[in-house]
Amino acid sequence: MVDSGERSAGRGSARPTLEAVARLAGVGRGTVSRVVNGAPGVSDQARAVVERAIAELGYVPNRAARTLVTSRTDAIALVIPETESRLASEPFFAEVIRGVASELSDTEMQLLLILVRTQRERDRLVGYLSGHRVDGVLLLSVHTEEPIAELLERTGMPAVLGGRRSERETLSYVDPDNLGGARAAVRHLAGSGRVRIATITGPLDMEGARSRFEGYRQGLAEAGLTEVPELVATGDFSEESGSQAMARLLDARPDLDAVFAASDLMAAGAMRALRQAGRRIPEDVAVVGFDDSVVARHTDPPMTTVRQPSEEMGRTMARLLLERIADPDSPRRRAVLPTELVPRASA
Amino acid sequence: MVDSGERSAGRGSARPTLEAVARLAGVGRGTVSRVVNGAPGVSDQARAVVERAIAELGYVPNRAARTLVTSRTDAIALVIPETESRLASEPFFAEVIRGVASELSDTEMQLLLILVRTQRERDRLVGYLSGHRVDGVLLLSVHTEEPIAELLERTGMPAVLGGRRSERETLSYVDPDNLGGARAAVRHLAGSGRVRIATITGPLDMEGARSRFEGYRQGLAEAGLTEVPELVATGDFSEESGSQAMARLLDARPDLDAVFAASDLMAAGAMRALRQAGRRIPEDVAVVGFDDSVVARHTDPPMTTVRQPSEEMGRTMARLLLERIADPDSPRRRAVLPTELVPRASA
DNA sequence: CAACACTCTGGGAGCGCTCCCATATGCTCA
DNA sequence: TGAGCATATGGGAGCGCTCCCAGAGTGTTG
Repeated sequence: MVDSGERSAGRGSARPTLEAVARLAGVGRGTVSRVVNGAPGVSDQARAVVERAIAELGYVPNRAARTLVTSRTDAIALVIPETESRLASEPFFAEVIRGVASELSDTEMQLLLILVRTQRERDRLVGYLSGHRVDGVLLLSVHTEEPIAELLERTGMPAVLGGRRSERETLSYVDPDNLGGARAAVRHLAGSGRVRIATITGPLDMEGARSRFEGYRQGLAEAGLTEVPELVATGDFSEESGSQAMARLLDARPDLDAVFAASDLMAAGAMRALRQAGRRIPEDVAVVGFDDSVVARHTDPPMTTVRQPSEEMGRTMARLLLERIADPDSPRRRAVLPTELVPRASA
Repeated sequence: MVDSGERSAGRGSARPTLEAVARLAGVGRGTVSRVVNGAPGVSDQARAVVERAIAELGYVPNRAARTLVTSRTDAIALVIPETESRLASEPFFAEVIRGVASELSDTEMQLLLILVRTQRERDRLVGYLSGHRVDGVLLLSVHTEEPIAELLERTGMPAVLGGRRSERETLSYVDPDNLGGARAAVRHLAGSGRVRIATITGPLDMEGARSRFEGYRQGLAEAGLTEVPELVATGDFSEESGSQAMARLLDARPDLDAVFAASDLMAAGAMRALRQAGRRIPEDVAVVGFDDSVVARHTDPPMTTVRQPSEEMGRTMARLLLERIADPDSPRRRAVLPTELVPRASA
């Protein structure tokens, strides 16, 4: 970086402005602005001069000044309401974050991360979003009654959900094929001769959990097995809830021979409960989880599970959002990404 | 939100400005600005009138305009150079993020998340930071030769590292007590009668890995055990590297009776290699990991490990950074947070 | 050669805010 | 009573940029 003497006087290390570039290049501000923004209508000659001046001064546009006049912020928010503090235990979130970040990485867009835990933080967020401080919002882990989603819907601000609130979600969303994945899991269990297949569902106020449950039922139906109420227990995606649910299931139907849990963590809990009850896995009871998180590889035995493309979800969410920001009138989009059974030793 | 008719004409749903608030309240812009920023020198009466007007109009300050004049951005960046794509497998990162976010949550500061994977992204980041687009930087997972850290040092921009580049780190940092934790691990092993204690170190271009190794050596010395070169192998924190290192160690010293791995993931890999070699854990070989990540709870047997206070690290990092931003002349700070041995079944 | 249509270019206006200075107001004290 | 001071207030200037329009320059056509 050349010391050009062209610095604005006084303030010392002040950053060069558009104006300074224009002066050095001997052109007007308009031309420099056009070059910086890649706008048409600039002669090659002028462009070259300006580019040289920019390089010489090490000019970087002032984003605040630009935002002030365009009222675009070039930032999007990734909102994670993690009431259940799943951020840490579920690599899912980290993978989605990575996907979003990588999709944004050759964009001017900044990624703002907003974790919402308490009601107070939720209130603050509402003020924040109505303050137009971002161009769009990605919202993860949505429950059926998610006030933030409702706000987004009301304000019409560009937004994409990770997951959906119900089958007839009105906002754009990206969702893994929960139903298909669960069906595949059950099919796998039935295919290996299991006939009393239980399930541990997630919290049923989340559409993801409901879809997995529905997939379980369809899978049973396909296999010609009938659904038995005592073979269904509900957890909250946590390991502990999985092991409690498993205990209840064993109590109700000691003769069950397989269980499909709607998350790896619950499946891990279930495996612990099974072992405590003296069942061998998979000989006595086969277990399938959902997520393909790290724990699935480290349980004993390694867990058969359903992989969801988390990073791809993040990427797709970001892409849809950028699309929507670029053209706010573009229609809402829905994307359902395929899931895949990962056979390991537990089933 | 009351429809006040006070809207600026034409544009429709334009947001109210400071000016509009001032008009409605019948005061000058200066007074409104003082109220909004909690500055002194406003009469209670004026304050009340202004506050009412703000509420009535639903006024939210325009951050870009403020940034333009103050040249504070009210944003900090959390930079995660994750060349080894550890983000997903190491809950550590997620926990730190959460700590940072929670410390920031009752601040006006925004958290920008920047993941750096490729060299290109690194270059972009440098431009980004020199563009003064954030008030400060948190940098995670630093290697000894980290160009970003060097840039931060050169520019004098407020920054706090998570970890440190060397023992005599010149930037502010927050570090877990790696040395103490490793020592405790070895002490634990020696205390249960192990005498041929091996270690699997992390990549030695990271101070964290070096400190853990040093702790191992001190632990041995304390226990009156001598260090044996064949009992030391190096990994890269990954599971695979742990299992390879373990294989090498077994090869060199089949009679080893304990191993301390510098990460849980490597410890998990080591356990797999040990089992493949027909060793029982902990009867034949005791294993201690480091991190207390989720995998530690799911290995077979559950892993004894050293807990590092990740979330607390994030919180502390954020706190130090805010301090530094508020007073750029405040001295560099160093914080070393305690680690703690978590005894489980593997040792 | 005039009339017109382009393409480029410069720079005024203004985005919404903070900073700061001039001024007004209300006291206290000699 | 008036000087002197602290406190409160209004509003001009200006942050760095984009938008937009007027005008210069260059062809093209009848």
